[in-house]
Amino acid sequence: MPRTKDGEPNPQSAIDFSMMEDAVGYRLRRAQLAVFQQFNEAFAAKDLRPTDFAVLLLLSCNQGLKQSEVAEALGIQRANFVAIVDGLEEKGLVERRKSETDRRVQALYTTRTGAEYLNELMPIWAEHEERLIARLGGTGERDQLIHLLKRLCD
Amino acid sequence: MPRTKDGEPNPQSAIDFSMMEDAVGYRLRRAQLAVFQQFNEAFAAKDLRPTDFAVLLLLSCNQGLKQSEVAEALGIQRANFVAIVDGLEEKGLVERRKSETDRRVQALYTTRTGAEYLNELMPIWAEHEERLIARLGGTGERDQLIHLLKRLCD
DNA sequence: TATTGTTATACTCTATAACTATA
DNA sequence: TATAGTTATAGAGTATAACAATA
Repeated sequence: MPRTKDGEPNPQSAIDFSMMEDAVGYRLRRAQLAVFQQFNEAFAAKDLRPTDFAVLLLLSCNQGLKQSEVAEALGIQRANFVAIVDGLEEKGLVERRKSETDRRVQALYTTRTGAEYLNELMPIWAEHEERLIARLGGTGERDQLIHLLKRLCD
Repeated sequence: MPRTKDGEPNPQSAIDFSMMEDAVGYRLRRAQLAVFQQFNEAFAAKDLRPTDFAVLLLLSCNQGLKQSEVAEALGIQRANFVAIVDGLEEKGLVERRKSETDRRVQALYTTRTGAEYLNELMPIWAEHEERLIARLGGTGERDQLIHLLKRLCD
């Protein structure tokens, strides 16, 4: 027997959640999961993860960055970044070119296909951000949130 | 040859990060990782993960909750929650008791040891939250952040 | 010697299906 | 039939060490 017909919490045994409610870390995690899920739903037809999108976006404004520079900028360890670039390269969206001046480094570029693909992605992303802004209550609230989140990272 | 002597970004080839800077999802993820890392550093001596702490905290105010109720409240699938309770039970912090009225359910309780352990954890947690409040600029900013994060989750 | 990219590996977290015992 | 807990398993994500090529 379900507690209520549609699975809502039963008020008779409501959980005291007051401690967790305002825990910064807990709230951050729940919000991040919700936003990433919304991102994945918006990009479902595009078969692209948040990280893939971030790499494309970053490279589009910074052609020729070192592989390790992109990894560090996104907070990904260089060992784990290899497979991400592999995937983007297999899709033809990104290209590795050995640097002429330092044969150790792989310089990364978006391909023509990658640039066109990003052009298709941008309106989806803009709409995604607009939906978040609407939830937050407006661009002022969004700016406030970004400001506070940056403070947590130093 | 490193780009600068202490690994700081080289201004000559500074990355244009303007796109990512204010992406809500990206900022949320970086902030969440930073806060969880700080949590883990604060609790390093206690060998306790954020989730373990949340379970203890939740049970301390809600003795006898069903295992699946705790899992759902914390956004963890019941299948994955089994190992978490196993760990807490092996440490003697939490106890499973089969419900008398419904033999299917495991009611969860903090043990005496668990309650005492939580008493030791609370000041560490309070200090952790205080550090976050300081970073944010005060309790007003913390409340503002929590308010905005809740909106993102509905 | 130090750095870049790479491979291998292990560990955590998460998602899904299927089983059991109860209802 | 449906639910609570469990098991097994596969897929991500993450962390570390070591290696080859190059500086």
